[in-house]
Amino acid sequence: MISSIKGMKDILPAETESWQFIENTIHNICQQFHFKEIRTPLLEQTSLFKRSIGEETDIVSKEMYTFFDRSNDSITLKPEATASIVRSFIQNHIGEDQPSTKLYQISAMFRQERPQAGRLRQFHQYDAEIFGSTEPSADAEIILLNSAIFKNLGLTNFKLILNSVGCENCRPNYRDAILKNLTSLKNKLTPQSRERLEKNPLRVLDSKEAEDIEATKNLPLIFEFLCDSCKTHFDELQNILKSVNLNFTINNRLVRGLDYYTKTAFEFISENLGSQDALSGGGRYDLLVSQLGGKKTPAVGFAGGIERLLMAIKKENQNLINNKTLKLFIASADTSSKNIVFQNANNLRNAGISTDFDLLNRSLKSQMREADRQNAEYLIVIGEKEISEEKVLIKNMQTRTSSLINLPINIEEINLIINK
RNA sequence: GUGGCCAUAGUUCAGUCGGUUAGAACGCCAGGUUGUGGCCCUGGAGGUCGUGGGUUCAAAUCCCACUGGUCACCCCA
Repeated sequence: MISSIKGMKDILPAETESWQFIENTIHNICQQFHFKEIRTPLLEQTSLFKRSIGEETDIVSKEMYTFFDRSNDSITLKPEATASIVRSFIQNHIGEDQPSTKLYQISAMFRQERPQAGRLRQFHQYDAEIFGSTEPSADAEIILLNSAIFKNLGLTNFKLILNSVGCENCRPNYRDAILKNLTSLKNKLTPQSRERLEKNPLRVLDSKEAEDIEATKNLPLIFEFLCDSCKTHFDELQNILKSVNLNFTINNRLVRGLDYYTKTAFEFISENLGSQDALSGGGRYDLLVSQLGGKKTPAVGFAGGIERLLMAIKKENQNLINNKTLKLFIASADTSSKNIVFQNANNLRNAGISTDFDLLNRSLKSQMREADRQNAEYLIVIGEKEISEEKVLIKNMQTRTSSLINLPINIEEINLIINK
């Protein structure tokens, strides 16, 4: 038997209604916030991700699906959305005819990690980006869009964690200070953190190992090093969030795993997700557009995981998602009526009424059971008698009451019954 | 990449001090007097017990390897 690739799951009919519900909600809320959808390819040149996410990050160094195509070009399945959107933003001159641009996307992503609860190798993210604004209100809008999506999905159990990671002016100073401190503490760190010290010292702060937390507890905080511009930006962002009553906590150790962030970094976490508790994350990346060859353009964005949303929704309220029902099932009482059933079903479907009938030449009893199993709201049985009398009973499966209508079925007449 | 747990019907599982034709529930199919579902009753189909090897007169059961799943670490969405 050929099975799916490890960490890549089929989304089966029983689940697709939930997916559609989540996707529709994201589209609706993004529209309310006036973001426009952008769709970029799943495959990009490998160098795009190396240059944006950072060569030393875990994502690039050990998780990307990278291979050579038949022209011997190195290509990669996108492990995150922002790089592709920035590439498209530059390539298509999206920022040239307007000072600021708001974009969103829903797409599959790929990372070759060991699968576990809430983590797959093909997973799905929704994300949004604002280009062109240095204002804290842009950061706030991204965060509020995120929380609006959660709220409209019925989620209540989520928390916002905020930090500022500084900018090109103040972060180097902080980095030097951390580096100096950590080097003297080197012996107390875990091997992983020692390795990280060389490549990206700030990430040592993010370690969850007890040893590292103990060793680093007295390190200077980023806030002591933020320049005036970063400090003001962070304060204003907090004020905006407070003014709309969005609660948050500040965690000065929040350092995200992608190298391109500047100033604001944030995560939304849920207590219902077990080990993989991040619902979404993002921040400001004022340098990335120019790093990738575009004009210097400030930007802020976030990405969230759809699988994790689904888990969180199920944990909080499994009745949230309604099943779509079948309006009408038409059974045939004898084989000679099959064609009439087919014709009438076809007319009803063309009129927008969801209709089904038997494809297996089964007994009437079996067809009835099928109608019941499919949760059909209404039932019609057509046989020789109905055809000759040009009348047919339509039965409400729940109330078990019937009414007589004309055959062939008249759309206006049946609509009077089924739209009550 | 590292570790824990698991692998028997479509599904959830029982069955292990080794011993006849491997079971249950749910689901599926068909009937229950000739054309009306759900409940109920009766019957039926469906499994080389994850794969390969070993021990034994005898293996779903014991041993080894592999594969797959799952959870956790790491990291992240």
